[in-house]
Amino acid sequence: MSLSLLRNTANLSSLPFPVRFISFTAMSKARKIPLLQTPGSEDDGVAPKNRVRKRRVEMIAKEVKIESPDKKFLRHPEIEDFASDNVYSQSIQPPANWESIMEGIRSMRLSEHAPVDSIDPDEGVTSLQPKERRFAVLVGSLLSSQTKGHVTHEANQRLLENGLLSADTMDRADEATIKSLIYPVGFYTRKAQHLKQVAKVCVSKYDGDIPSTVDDLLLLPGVGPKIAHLVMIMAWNKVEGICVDTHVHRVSNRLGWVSRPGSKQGTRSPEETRVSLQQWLPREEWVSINLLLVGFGQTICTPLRPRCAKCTIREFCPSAFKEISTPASTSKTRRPKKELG
DNA sequence: TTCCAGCCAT
DNA sequence: ATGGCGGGAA
Repeated sequence: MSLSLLRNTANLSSLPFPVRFISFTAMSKARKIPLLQTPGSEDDGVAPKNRVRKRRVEMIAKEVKIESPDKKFLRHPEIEDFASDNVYSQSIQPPANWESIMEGIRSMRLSEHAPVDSIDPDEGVTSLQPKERRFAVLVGSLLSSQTKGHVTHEANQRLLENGLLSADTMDRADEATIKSLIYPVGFYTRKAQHLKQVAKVCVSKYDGDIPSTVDDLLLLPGVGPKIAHLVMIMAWNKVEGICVDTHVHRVSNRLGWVSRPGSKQGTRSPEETRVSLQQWLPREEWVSINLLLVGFGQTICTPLRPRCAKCTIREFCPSAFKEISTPASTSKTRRPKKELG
């Protein structure tokens, strides 16, 4: 995955892999299954799941309703490949000039290299069998958060060299071994624990494969919304939602592209941003927007001191040259003194 | 020294 | 809602 994703974002056929679309209705159906199971049962190897996760799943289920205003789709749970039908974009008006803004960001991205551009989640694992490749993608995604691309890649290579890049072997591996192999990725202690637990679930419940729905991925320890959507795209070639990380969250808010339901306030979490974005952004852009905004957020629209002077879309940006406190960077220690005009 | 990222736990 | 995690950059 590289700049090729940036160049032709309007055309899915230009993506390096086939992309299938799944209806949200189908998602909501699949979503209910884990909820109906006895909470806390440990037969599946998943640790007694706490209410936080359940609440999250329920929240997402509620969001789906918002995204499915057209009732007729509720009767067609298996609809796929409706990329050209922007049925979910009808209720929410897209922000003004969003296409020009995207094009402007794309130009800036092509003229300046961003750290994210050197990351290739598939690197080194393309030769694996499908099942192992998917597991490797999941592991790589788990390792990648808060970690530089090359560090992640080297850690993944060490796991590969030691034959641990499959659910079966990872399940049997010593946790301390995993920990030493993935060092120094961020939070390696916890990630080693998570990897063992994830492998166990994959073996016991998915025959060594990885979960194939967002919901089931979310049930894995260490897997949140960002990683779940990333894995759906990279491992399963399915686009069920936008992969929203802190950069997408921050930039979307600065541009005024997202808001809390029934309000003009910005969103306060990446999950809110994801839902808000999905309500108007055409699905053709759901994959490409991540790479686009992450790189933009790394190089120009930075968390601290955004380089508005260098930004070619500042005339469209309601936050240009304002020392605003974005949702992503807001904290008790940094409050804007006063919104000075 | 402070801030940061994605998830988890309090 | 907020702090912790492990380390690197601002």
